[in-house]
Amino acid sequence: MQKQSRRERERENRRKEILKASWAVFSSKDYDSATVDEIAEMAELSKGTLYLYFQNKAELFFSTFELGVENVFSIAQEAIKEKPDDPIEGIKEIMVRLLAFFENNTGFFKLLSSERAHFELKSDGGDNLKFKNRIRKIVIKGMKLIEEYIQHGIDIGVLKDIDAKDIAFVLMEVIRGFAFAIIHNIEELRPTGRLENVISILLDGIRKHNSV
Amino acid sequence: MQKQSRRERERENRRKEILKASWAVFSSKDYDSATVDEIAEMAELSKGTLYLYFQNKAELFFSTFELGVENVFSIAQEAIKEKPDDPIEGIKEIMVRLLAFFENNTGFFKLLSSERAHFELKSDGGDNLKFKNRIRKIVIKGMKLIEEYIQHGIDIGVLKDIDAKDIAFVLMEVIRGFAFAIIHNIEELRPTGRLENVISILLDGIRKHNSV
Amino acid sequence: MQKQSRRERERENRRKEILKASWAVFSSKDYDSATVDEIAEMAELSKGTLYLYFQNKAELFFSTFELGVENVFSIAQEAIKEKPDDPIEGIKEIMVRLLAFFENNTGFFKLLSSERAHFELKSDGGDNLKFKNRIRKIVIKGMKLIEEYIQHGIDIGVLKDIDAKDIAFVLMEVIRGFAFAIIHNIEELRPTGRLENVISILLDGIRKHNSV
Amino acid sequence: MQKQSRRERERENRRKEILKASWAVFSSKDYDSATVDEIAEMAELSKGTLYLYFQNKAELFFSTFELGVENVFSIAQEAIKEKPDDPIEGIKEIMVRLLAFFENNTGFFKLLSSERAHFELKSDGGDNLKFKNRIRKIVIKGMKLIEEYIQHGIDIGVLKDIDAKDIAFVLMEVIRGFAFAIIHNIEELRPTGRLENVISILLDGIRKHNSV
DNA sequence: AATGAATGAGTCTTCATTCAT
DNA sequence: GATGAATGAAGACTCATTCAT
Repeated sequence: MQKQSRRERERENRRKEILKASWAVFSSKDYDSATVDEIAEMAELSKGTLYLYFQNKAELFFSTFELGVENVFSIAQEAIKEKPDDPIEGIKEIMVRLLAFFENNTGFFKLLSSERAHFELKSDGGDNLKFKNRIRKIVIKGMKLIEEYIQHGIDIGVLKDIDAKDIAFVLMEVIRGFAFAIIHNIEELRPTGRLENVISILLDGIRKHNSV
Repeated sequence: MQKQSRRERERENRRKEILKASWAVFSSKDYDSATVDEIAEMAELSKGTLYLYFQNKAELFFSTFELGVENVFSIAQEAIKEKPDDPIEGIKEIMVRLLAFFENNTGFFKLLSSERAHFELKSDGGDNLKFKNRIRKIVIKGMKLIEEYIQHGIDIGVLKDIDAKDIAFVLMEVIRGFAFAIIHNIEELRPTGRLENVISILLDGIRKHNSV
Repeated sequence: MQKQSRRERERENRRKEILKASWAVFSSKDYDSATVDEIAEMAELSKGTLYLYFQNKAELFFSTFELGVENVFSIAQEAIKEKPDDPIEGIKEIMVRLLAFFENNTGFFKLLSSERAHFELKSDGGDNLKFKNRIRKIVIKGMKLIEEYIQHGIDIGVLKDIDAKDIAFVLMEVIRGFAFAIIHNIEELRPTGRLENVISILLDGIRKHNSV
Repeated sequence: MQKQSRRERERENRRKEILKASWAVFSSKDYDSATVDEIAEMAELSKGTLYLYFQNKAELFFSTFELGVENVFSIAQEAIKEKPDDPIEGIKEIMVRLLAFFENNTGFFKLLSSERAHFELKSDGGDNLKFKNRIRKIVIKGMKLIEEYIQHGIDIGVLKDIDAKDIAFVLMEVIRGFAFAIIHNIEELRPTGRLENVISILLDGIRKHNSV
């Protein structure tokens, strides 16, 4: 048993090495443009070996993607842990950290943005579906985490009593959009770059209340 | 002149027919998964004929994409025209109309979401770059339109005095995100579906002002 | 009849215009790389019109080729006419003139050198064969002309009594080879460039040494 | 090391097998008419495999061509070795052997004759250029060999003191032309077929007449 | 367990030729 | 006679996956 356990650990390590290479490659190009050869070369392994750890290119892709999604939510989780009872500051913290992560992993961000990534890859009803469901679960779990944090903010009277799921959703979309603008760096489209503006829009809205 | 004019009109019509087929195909699958053969078949033309109207698959793709982007902004423009001096209602109108458009063109929405679509397709520095710039211009022009509308709202004292570009940006991202959630119809992730909630978040923010 | 004759003349002129364009195009690229479109464009005619004058690309090619071969032999003929009774000088003249022609028409020379040109183009036993036979006749007639000139030289005791056909043959091959070397201008392979050397090799081989 | 050596040997053998098929196909038709599929079929390998050994069709072609050129010169070299100090007989030997080679490889001879083969194939400035330079070097080296042999003949007083490069050049051209005539077997154009005549033309041109 | 040689299906693109106007 | 839009066959090349060693 001890021996098998060591074998498993080795197998796990090898898998991680491959995923690292896979991350690098899929972050640098399309799913179709990326080749298994390239990943094998980057992992300093033969192509055949990759197939001992992943059944095919799609699993390689989804596992990489999964890893990234896990990262995203664990970053959010850390931010939350730091400000468990101050959702306003906690939300700011989530935004700042995730934007930093995306800026440091622009390739992965593009991957994440890609429609293909989002549950579209040839839904052959077969294995892809299995992979997608795995990712779906991670996303759901992650979103629930944020939702609960928002709900806590509502409960303690810091946030407005709007459906927490809707708020969580808008929060993540705004982050995603902001990262997109920064990363693609389109001068004319880019928000002013002041994260504060975006945060303030989210927190206080855009409508002017004359009566206040 | 009359004759040439007819020929030109015919050419233009043919082009539109092809674009229609192209729209249908690219809306149903990836750039790489879509084949020129399929587009030709759908257009009920021979493959060779397509190449008389578009220099290659990439131009076919970008022209289709361009068309869609133009549609998006012209829809926004119409909404604005309807409520020139009531930005609050106008913004709601933009959201409602664009969401309807995306729901009726889910394929195109996916296309639009895809990162590849956004300026990434193998930047060969050659023709692709040319196409991208064409699209970039359309997007910039469209965003400016919305920005000016927002600015007008600020000027007449209906909207808060936050940078208009930032507001326009958040607005579009929220719409994009909302459409995404609806279209992918992920039960657990989907916002409650009440557009009002999202609109209200955008308009009034999520922070509760106790003092009010 | 008069009218038809004019029509025929016009047709002939048009044919020549096309052949001129064809010459230019086939001189600048391979048979396969050259396109009918390109010839049509150069002739400032529509593609369809070309097919009214030549049944297909092959005929276009062979007719062009034929024209060139005729030129080659008519140049030789002119040289001969100038020195009817001095084959030594006449041979020099042929060499000088042909080399000049090839240097001024390097494209055509390459065409001529090409194996395809030499009776190889997909001997489909059909029309190509017909074209080839037309060219073959021209070549035979041209070579006979030179042969007779050589024979005359033998008869008047200026040239050695070797089979005139063999001499004519070697003469033309040496010219061809020399032109090749000049045109491809390969420093290390190029003969010294002194035509005199080559001429002297040839002549001293065929000139009768009376004193011996 | 032993193992790697075996692998390398196997690779080399496979390459040779492919080249053999390539030789057969390119000898039977144009560059453009020949298809990679056909070569693969003849080699009894899949198309993909060919691409493991040659980067593209052009390399396949040039490598085949290169092989043939090497053959030509190694045949000349053998002839020279046999008669190191008798250039007259040596030259005859070269002629006889090369003509035999060409008659046994008429397809390759046509290939060799083709202008395209000679440095013309779409000079894309890229890889083709590289291939061409490789061939150029072989030709230059081969010609130098013959040139030196001729020079030796001059030095020992058997051949006239004409530039050795010019003589070597004429020699090869005459062989080429003779082979051409034989292979294309054009009754009316064919030299009498008596090699002796051609040899004598050449020799009496270059043989020093001591008595004169 | 690891390798990497071999496979062959899949797709864009070109272009000679035709024919309705 | 002239046009040029339409056709569709043909071919180079790529790459995920397998399997004998």
